[in-house]
Amino acid sequence: MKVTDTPKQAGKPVRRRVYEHLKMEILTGRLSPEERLGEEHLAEILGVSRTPVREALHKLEAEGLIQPGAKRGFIVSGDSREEVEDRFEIRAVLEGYALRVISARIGEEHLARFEELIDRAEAALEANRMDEVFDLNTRFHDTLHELVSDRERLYRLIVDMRKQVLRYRRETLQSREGARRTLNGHRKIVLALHLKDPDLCERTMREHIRQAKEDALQAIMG
Amino acid sequence: MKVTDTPKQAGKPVRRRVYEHLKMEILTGRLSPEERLGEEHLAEILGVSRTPVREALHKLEAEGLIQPGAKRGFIVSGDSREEVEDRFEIRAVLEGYALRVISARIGEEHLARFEELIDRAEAALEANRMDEVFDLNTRFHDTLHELVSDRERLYRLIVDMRKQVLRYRRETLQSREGARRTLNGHRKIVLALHLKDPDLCERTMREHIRQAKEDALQAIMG
DNA sequence: GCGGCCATTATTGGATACAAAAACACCCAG
DNA sequence: CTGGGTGTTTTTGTATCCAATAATGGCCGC
Repeated sequence: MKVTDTPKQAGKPVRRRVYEHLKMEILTGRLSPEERLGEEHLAEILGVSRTPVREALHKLEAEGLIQPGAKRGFIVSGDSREEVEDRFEIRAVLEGYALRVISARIGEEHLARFEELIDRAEAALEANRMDEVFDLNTRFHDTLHELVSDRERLYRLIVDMRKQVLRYRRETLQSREGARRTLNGHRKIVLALHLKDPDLCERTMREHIRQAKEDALQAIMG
Repeated sequence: MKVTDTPKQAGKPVRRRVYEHLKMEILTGRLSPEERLGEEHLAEILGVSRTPVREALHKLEAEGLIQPGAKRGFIVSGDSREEVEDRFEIRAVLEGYALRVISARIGEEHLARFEELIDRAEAALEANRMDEVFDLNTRFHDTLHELVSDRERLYRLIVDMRKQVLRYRRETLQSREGARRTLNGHRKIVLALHLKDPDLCERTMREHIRQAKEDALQAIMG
């Protein structure tokens, strides 16, 4: 289980490998909010010393993925309904604003690119290749947000928040209806961009992400 | 210069003291974006070992207050016009949304409290006690945001962003016109809350913070 | 048998030591 | 004088060690 086992990670600083490893474990849900994350324990499992583990844990804490536990050590931040809602709402607000900004600077060539992504996702949906749908949808948002990568802090916040809800999205999009709704949302977004109406853009994106929130809540809870 | 010199800080973990110390130095501008922040160097100055210094630096990096420098070590993140604008814009968006949320849950007793804070600030302004004005304005926002402290992530983001622009605010509010505008903004906010109009609340807060942005830009640049 | 208190133990925080990597400076060849 | 390469120095990364502190469990008095 040594974190150095995967060859592609060789060379990178240990702390980073530990960090990425833990992050993945958390985001994919392999590490549940119940487990206590002890430095020594983790260090042993991963075959490294406590130092890089500590730094990784602190970084994860700063990102809000883990919290100081009731006793000692850390625990994975919960997914209470409130937590999940909070994260999606923040996404809605930030990405809504981002789309407003984007609407002011986007050109036809980009719009065409977005439409292509949606078309391909739609095709994949017809063919029932859900993984591809998921992938294309992710790329849709990624490409969109690239357009505000010069607004460093805004960009980082958005990327961060999206990662934090990743684990909830995957399940949602497995369902055809969920995927359908998502694609419709994307169509509306592109339309709003076409119209270059900032207010409409912001509203549309908010609605889109709120829809995603509802789907996610459905999937997780009952 | 040992960080332990200030008696009030005794007892707290060293890493935290180092962190807060550095943060203060940065936010107040005593640490300029030119200086290289070397671990050993800082450790020596503060009279502690490198370990807590590193952790503090990593945390500051996560918050975006410092960045990896061109050579080694860190440097304080710059305040280019774009950086400053970016931060204020994010504040505007987040706090605008927060006010929307607040408008749905606030009661008369709170509103009265806010009006009192504004009245006192206005009095202080007449008496030319600018420090007090600054203080009361800060408390206005603090008290406001307390109302969404249950929305953990949102709350943390807001508090963080506000701290990051603190250094720009102080100067602004020294000018009577700036303080005047700020107070007017606060009045409008309370009014919007009274009306319990979510859209208006969000818009008003955005405008308020954008005004603050303009003032700050004036103060810093030419 | 129950609750509070102290001893014990597990776990984290901080300092130090050592290894690796990056920046630097110097020298030599062209 | 310039560019490349190598040895030196500085700085960062990781491991280990010791100290402080919080959790645990047992003991005693009630």
